[in-house]
Amino acid sequence: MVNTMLDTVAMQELPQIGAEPRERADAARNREKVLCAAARLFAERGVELVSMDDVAAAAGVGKGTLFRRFGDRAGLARAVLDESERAFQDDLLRGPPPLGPGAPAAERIVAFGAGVLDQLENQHELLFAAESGSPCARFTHSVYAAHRAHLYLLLGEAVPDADVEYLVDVLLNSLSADFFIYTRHIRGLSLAEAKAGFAHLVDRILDA
Amino acid sequence: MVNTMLDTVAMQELPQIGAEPRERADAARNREKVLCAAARLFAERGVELVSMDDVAAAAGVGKGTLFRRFGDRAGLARAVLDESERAFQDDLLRGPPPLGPGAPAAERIVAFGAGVLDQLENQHELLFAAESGSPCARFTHSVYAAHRAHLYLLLGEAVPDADVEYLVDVLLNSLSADFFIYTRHIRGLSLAEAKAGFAHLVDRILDA
DNA sequence: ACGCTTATCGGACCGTAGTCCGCTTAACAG
DNA sequence: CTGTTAAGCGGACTACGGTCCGATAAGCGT
Repeated sequence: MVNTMLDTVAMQELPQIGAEPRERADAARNREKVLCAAARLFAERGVELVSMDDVAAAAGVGKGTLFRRFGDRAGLARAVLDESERAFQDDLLRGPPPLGPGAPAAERIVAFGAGVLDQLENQHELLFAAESGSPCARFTHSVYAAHRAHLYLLLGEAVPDADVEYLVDVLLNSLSADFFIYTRHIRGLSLAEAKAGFAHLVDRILDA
Repeated sequence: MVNTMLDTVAMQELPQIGAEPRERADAARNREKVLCAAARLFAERGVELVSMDDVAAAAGVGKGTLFRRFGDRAGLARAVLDESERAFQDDLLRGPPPLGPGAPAAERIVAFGAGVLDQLENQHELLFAAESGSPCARFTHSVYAAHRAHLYLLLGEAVPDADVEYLVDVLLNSLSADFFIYTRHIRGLSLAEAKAGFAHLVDRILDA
């Protein structure tokens, strides 16, 4: 099983009733060493050129440890991204409008898209790695669930009568790393054009 | 290089000027053996459970031959799908409406989506394999280009003023194997509901 | 029919993701 | 401080996708 972001949160911060028994000291130390080494290697060589063996070696831990804690390559990528994703979700819930509360739903949706596209612009390799792996990997993790819940509320507010469930997934699908890399590097759109495209899509969907 | 559908057509049917020198007899025989064995194994065990070694062994050819002719796993999947895809594209160009010419653009787009979703319903494993591999693999092959060109014309007809380029890619992205498997098997939609969702999306995009 | 050229063949080989299991050592009770 | 227990460790191992290159034989000109 993969050690997701939420698991980590639960394990570290929430003293639950029959909860997990606290992380051992060496485990915590190794987790930190791995995340550190991974971030450094990814930055140095690019994500694609770093193998799991490389990470294990650079962190000075065994391969077994690496996979035990992060499940697979995608899980490691998610763990490395965890912090910035957490900050983003915080902005969504408590930041200034239009990303945070206080702006009309339509504007918040567009701002959300722009925010995700900004993340992709800077970290598309890592985000792609995080979404790769088993079929539909990207849909089955907490980040997707959180983004989905966010857009679901906003879209339900903006177009109460529509098939909101499906439309939310379509919108998120147009913000996938895969699609981003295609539009940006194969189609050759600029970041601004990608944002404009998404905004235009949202307009079309909302104004119907 | 991958032996795409279009390459095959060119090699077999179009006597070009400085063209490829015709396929050798043993090569043709082996190609047939491989496609046959692959189709059988995929049907028997499911695509995921068949390795390239399995296919090579079952076809009685070496691994090198397999990879030389089909490039990679995705290429093999595409080759196996080639025939049905060709039939589909023929329906798009010359079949009865609303899939073929003669219906309003909006209806043809919806029919196109339904057609793709039907293919996915029956062959999603193979289609997923065909779209996997390198990042953005699905966008860089002739099938995507053909579908893109088709939708581009129709959408340009239906909404001449819009950002048709981007919208076409969004529509195709909602017809990816990945997204299909998610909606169908994780979200739990029926095939009819998936078709309805796509139709609804098209309505919203066109009616804006 | 025969040899020459060259595309094609096939399997040994490589690097990588992911698994397994015997050993180590942190945590805790007494 | 010491003994017990089980979580954690690590590296050998497997399976798979993909590459390489010497061997083979198809096609062709004569």
